[in-house]
Amino acid sequence: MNTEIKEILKRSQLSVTASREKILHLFLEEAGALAHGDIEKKAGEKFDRVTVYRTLQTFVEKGIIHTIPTVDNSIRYALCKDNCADGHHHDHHIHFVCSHCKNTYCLDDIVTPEIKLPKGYSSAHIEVVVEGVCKNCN
Amino acid sequence: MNTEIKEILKRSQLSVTASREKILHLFLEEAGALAHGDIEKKAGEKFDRVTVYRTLQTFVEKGIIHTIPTVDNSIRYALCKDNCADGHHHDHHIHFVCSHCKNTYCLDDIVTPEIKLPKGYSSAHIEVVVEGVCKNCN
DNA sequence: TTAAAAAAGCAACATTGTTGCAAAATTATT
DNA sequence: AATAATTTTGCAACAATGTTGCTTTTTTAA
Repeated sequence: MNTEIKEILKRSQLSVTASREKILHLFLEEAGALAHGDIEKKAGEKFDRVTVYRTLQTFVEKGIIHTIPTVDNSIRYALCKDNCADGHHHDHHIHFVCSHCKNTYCLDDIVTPEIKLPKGYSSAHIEVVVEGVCKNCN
Repeated sequence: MNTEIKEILKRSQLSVTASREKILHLFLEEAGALAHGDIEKKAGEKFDRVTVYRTLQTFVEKGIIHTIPTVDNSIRYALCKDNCADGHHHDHHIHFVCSHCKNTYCLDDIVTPEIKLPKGYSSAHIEVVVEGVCKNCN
């Protein structure tokens, strides 16, 4: 399969396997974020559910993908644009959920704003999720 | 039980039942947000799981509580400070998740910032979740 | 090519959430 | 205050989602 994919895996010190290649490929060709279920469907039911779970977990740990908070109960994953150090995602972009097409996008160029917290609170990380209508649906 | 609780329920045109009183009571005495599981435990296993699910759903619809997005896969609920119209939550505060005590708080006085979106995107709602260390743990 | 290490697949299980329906409780009506 | 109508509860059964241990297979290193 694609050489780029193999390189991403090797750079993260992961052995190159069919499922990892396939799943990473799905993220690379997909503009939006993917939930576990999406991946199972798109992968063409080749892989065991457990393998998908473990692969996603590994990718998050290695900083290849990151999770996106949602109001409904589905974890969504998207590619990290820059390489994140193992487990330390230094992405500070915001996320956009389209209420029409239901896709979730990373808006990589929009940086999370600073938030003034009340006294006594210290901030380590800020997540911003904007809901609305996306470019394609507008 | 408490008269305030009965009034909140009646104001929302809900019949007053033991489970609704109990669950609403839990929210009123709890500073932070509650997940479905928390409620089942704190309620003293008196109520059926299904009843808890349905009660939470009803409370959200009636604008008594609102959901909070999380990075992990747990929906959390918190009281709406002002009365929200049925299904239309007009809260614009941010949420704070303490990485130490794991509690989630509504910071009612901190309003969500404006976000400049790329061309073609329109925003309907903004969610901000800050992760850090809270007042009590600092 | 072979040995060691890592990952995949399988089975079984745990948790979480949903639906339909009968029994019980609440509310509205007389 | 008693009854009828409505709503809610609890139960059972099910569906979806996520987890764990272990064996087989694949990948990597020697």
